[in-house]
Amino acid sequence: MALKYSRQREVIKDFLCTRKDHPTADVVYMNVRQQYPNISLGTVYRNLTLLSDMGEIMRLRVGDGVDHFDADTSPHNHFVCSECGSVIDLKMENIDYIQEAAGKDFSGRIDGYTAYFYGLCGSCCGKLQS
Amino acid sequence: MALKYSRQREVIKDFLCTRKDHPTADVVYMNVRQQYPNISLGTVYRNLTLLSDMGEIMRLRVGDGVDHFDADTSPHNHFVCSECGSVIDLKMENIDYIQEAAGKDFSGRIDGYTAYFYGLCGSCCGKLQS
DNA sequence: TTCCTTGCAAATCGTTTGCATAATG
DNA sequence: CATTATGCAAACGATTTGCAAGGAA
Repeated sequence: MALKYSRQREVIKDFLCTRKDHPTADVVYMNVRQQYPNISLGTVYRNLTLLSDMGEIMRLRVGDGVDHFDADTSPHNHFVCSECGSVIDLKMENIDYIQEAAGKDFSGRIDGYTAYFYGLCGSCCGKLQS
Repeated sequence: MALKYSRQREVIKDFLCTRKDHPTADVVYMNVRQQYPNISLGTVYRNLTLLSDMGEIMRLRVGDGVDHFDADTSPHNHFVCSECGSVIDLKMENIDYIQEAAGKDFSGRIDGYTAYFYGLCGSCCGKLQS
């Protein structure tokens, strides 16, 4: 299963790199179709899966039932707005220590973790001042 | 929308209380059907949703695409085995401090978080000694 | 020419929902 | 009696997959 070049994959990756709002597969599809009208949704899914398996992008399961994708693979955490659903990067101190904490009284091997924070984003917070 | 008693709901809740392995809706259905053969999958889903909305149980979206349910609503974290998929309670120190950390440089309001740890469970860890 | 990738459509999977009937308060 | 809950089956939304045709090495 040697990897071959594909224009579609390149366009998908490029699009994802321009966005920092963690789009879903469908949003990727809608946008990529503007530069590449014939692309199919299946191809988008296949390449998003391929890219995340290769570690070039990240798949985020934030708990809203839809996968989000992130071209920024550097370690960072995410916030999900309970009101508007937007997924936002958090600038915060490193919390990798929680992985140590989890491993202390555990018989298996802990390789990683995901932490998602919930609440109201800045914009929704303002609108809800009733 | 006043809540009325339902035998089915009671049986579902009772079953969930006997398990500490965080079963999926389907597993709940399979098991509850042994005591209550006519129950439907839809009813199981409806009641699991109802119970978790009431805060009597927790819905866990561990990232495997299937919802898991937990009768233990006390704050604790979970581990998911990448090999066998089992979901295990973690006995670890409180890490709520990460919520403070996340809020420090954030303009919205953070109400909570979920943290899932990944790796190999004790059992799979042993089996994979190649 | 080999075999990876695509487009398309059909299939799958978990979950939700509409509706007529049954059970609760 | 008013209203909520059920069983059943159909509907749904996100994602995956089979297949024949197209494109890269």
